Amino acid sequence: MSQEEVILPLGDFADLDRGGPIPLYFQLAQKIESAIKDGRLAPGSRLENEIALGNRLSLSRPTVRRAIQELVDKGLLVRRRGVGTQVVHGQIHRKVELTSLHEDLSNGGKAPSTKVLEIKRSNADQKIAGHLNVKVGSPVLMIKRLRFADNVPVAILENWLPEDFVDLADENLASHGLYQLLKARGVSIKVAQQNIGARKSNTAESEMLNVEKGSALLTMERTAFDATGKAVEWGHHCYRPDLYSFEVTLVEK
Amino acid sequence: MSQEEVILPLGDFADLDRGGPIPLYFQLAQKIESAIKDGRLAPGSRLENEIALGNRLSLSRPTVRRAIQELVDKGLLVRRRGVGTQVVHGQIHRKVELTSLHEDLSNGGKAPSTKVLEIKRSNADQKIAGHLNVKVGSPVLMIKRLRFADNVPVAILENWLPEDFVDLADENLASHGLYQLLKARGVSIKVAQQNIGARKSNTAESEMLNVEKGSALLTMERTAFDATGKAVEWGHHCYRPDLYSFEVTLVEK
DNA sequence: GAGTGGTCTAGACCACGCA
DNA sequence: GCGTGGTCTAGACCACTCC
Repeated sequence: MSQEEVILPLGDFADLDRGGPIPLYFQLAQKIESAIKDGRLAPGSRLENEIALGNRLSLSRPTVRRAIQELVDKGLLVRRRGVGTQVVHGQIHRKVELTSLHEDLSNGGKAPSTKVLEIKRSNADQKIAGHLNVKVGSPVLMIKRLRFADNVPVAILENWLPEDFVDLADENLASHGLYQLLKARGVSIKVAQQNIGARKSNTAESEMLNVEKGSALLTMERTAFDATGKAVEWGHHCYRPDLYSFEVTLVEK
Repeated sequence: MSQEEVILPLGDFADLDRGGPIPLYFQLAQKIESAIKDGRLAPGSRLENEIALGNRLSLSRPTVRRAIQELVDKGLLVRRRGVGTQVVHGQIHRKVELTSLHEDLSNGGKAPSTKVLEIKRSNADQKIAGHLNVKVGSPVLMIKRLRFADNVPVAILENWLPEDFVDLADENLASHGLYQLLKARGVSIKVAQQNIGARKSNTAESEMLNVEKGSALLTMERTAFDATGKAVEWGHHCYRPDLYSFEVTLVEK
């Protein structure tokens, strides 16, 4: 048996909420995803084809396709023309998302907390102005924070925000993530460009992160853009690599 | 003028190759992308709406939507219901792709070369078997390479491949990337899960990478899957952080 | 040749943001 | 109220893979 056996996702895909606010393709994608995660769809098994699945659920083919495409984009499924759709082998990691460190830690079962080290209103120098796409000299807010997970220092976060946010209240920063605060002001991050690297820690960093001087740090630089495409945040962070790493899932298009 | 001006992508979008093998949505996406990159579509400017664009090019709306969605996924455009589609501010980095280090260096204008340090056929221990999703004791191939860019050592690469590839010829590895060799055998990587971290270098690594002992290294662990969802490669790499870093673009869905 | 996913059309209705 | 993107339908033809 060189061919993987064909397993059909049976039964309970029929209960779709057609009137509700949740898109049908999304509901279907969730159902298939949970079937994969709890083993009802085994790694390597083939899915029912798009048309049959659509007929069975009374969905049009584009809707079924879109549901499947979501999972292909997440790296859970693989499709081949003329062959079919299969579940990817190997245990599935959590998907890549645009999250802040604050959320990452919460989701990981750690209790995040934050100490605001510095918060300063100033004017953009050339570097900051370039990253935020604002004029040199325009007002910006600099925030420097130390992030803890279960009371252990994990990361030093330095962020700059443009003019619109220079009045961000520092007391909120201690209890909420930066992205949470921005969201509360109606700003949601849509796109972020990150660059991940490494370097040695200096004296100050070593003390703050409670590591030896000269130990390796994981670093990240990021520019984040809102729904209008404007840069709303630029920052560089450094992390204790024994406590934090970046997970990425890549999908060939 | 609080509102960004509306700029329409003019003229030269009309020359679509309808009979050819390149999908229409892809051709349109490329045209829009190049218009963004060379400045004909300014950052922050609004695109023509989907329907008008479709009419003008004699394309159906789903086709136009798909072209735009490609660019949204790449982080070049941002869409808002009820408002429109806008170009993201800020200079555009290259998109994230599933590439090997070999290609990365080539694309970056560096000349990649490789020294094969070790190549060994053995049997999977528990760790390797787990990563590759094969039985403990099944044949695997271990490859250890040193990768140079312009004759400067950049990375140490250690990879394990399952049974099907234990006969990979080592002479090819010196001149080609691993993914190139796999592709030549009809295996294309579709999904990869990576974990990026940092740590200090040990003595052997320091000598090979020509850095001080105990300096910071950027590390990456990866499992790669082919079109059938099978794991075809697991490896851990370490990079000189002054010569290499990871770029990632994240898009909120 | 049969079966699969890949692309494309031409409509429809809805939800949201804004004036 | 109007214009936008978001979702959905019901078809069609094609390209590729496998037998």
